[in-house]
Amino acid sequence: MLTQERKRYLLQVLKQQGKLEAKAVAAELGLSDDTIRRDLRELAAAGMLQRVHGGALPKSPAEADLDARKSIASGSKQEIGKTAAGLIKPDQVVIVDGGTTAMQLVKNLRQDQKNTIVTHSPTIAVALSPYPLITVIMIGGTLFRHSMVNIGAATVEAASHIHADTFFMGVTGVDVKAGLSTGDLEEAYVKRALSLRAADTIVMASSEKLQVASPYVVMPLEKASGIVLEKNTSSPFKKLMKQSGLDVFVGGKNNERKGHVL
Amino acid sequence: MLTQERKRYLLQVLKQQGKLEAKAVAAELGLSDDTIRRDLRELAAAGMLQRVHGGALPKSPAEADLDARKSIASGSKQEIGKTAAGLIKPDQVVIVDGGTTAMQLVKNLRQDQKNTIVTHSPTIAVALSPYPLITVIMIGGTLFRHSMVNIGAATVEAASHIHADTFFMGVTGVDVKAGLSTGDLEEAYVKRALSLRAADTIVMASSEKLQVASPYVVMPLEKASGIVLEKNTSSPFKKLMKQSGLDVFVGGKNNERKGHVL
DNA sequence: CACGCTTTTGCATATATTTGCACGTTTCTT
DNA sequence: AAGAAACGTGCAAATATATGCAAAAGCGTG
Repeated sequence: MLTQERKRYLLQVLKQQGKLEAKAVAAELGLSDDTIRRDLRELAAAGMLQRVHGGALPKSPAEADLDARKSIASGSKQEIGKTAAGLIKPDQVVIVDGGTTAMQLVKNLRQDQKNTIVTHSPTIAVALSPYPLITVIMIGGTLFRHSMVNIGAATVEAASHIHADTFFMGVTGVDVKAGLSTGDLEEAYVKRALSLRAADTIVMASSEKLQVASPYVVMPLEKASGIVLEKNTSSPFKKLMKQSGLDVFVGGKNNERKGHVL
Repeated sequence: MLTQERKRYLLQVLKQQGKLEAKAVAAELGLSDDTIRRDLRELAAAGMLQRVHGGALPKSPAEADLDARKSIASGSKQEIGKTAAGLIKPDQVVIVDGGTTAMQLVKNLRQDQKNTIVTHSPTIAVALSPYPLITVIMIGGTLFRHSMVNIGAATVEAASHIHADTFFMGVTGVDVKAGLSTGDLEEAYVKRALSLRAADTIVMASSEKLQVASPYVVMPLEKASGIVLEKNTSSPFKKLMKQSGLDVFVGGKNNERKGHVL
């Protein structure tokens, strides 16, 4: 690979991803870290990018073509949201939980996606409004500000009238012993109720949620059908999930569901 | 994640959310609190934000793009919203319709206002979330994008379990002969249902809605208890309203309700 | 093709930065 | 006033960086 070609590639990565990690690119191109660092140093001297410890960033934040709102999410949640969105098949009826990870799922839907999405989060409902082919059904209740979801008896009751294919659930704790857990009792009830209304429940969990037990248990791990994880989740943990009977989905791969009917 | 990238992220959070809690961000990014605190300290030293105990705030309050939308509203709707908000008494349970005028009502609530607000609009629910003392109850249903309100049988059914003091209703047509009307049949049903669940129904109508008949009738004028109008509405029209038995409220005046029990 | 020259690349070493933790202090809450 | 939470500082381990150097590859000239 030519040096100049490589430099152009670096700038392209920067524009496309909004950031660049020297070590990762070096590994990707099969070169030493030093070489990439040298390139970055030179590009920075030429004013083409801003050199930072560990890699580089666009000279001005605005220069990334990323949707500003998308980039506000930590890369990990964005990755999980994208993977989860990819699991939704045309014309399915899915329930989408509240929370930032679920929000990333919404942001990663395709404009031409045709589905019915049920949610008990007004924030998610508002975020869904730009997608013309998606029918949005809201479940009411008492608004719980902390997570911006509706909770309470009314929510559980309203959910009982729904039958969905998949429930995409966010939790704050995923642990083999403690199961799936969250920080609020009412929220746990609602998540459980929603899970019962869907043929499959798929958990979305970024790394900081793993092997953590929150105060209120939603359900044991085995009750879920699958889990979406970050690509770089440790293999032992992925294995644990599989041993609990869950399908494991990570970004990048071709995620064909097997073992469960969608 | 790169250090500088994280700092940009912190600033972005601050701009978008108007505040930042160190601990919450640390958990979200899977880093120690110390690291975030260090970042905030450095950003504060660089004058990029204001450090406060527990997190950070934008350097100048104006820098949050929060209230940006408030100023977009036409003066007339803002005026009507303010007048309507002033009619809400402490601890009342009120139903708030969807739409831009209702949004102005929300924006004009006081931070220390203590009420229960019922709404079938996810947009309104989200807008209400910054008011700590307001209990928000959402009525679910199928999202009708055009007005960002939930409609359909589920909405009407859920409404039937509510008893409120006042319903603040938006309509697209107010006419003595045609009554109160709107542009969508389902929306009309919902408005009617909500009206029946409140002791009083107060209509919010900016000048362009007056003496206009929209396709679907919500109810005759006399069924409403009051109407909020712009200050400079023609006196004959105000008189017509009074003759139909409605209390007329306009901005600036001391709006004491009389003739109807709140 | 041989030769010297330049460029590029990877390595070794020394230096700098980042990060999490421990500990004592300050600030908030009740 | 007491307890909890957040804070700053110093420190050590991990990581990233700059620099000098040498090997390898590319280049032009004769």
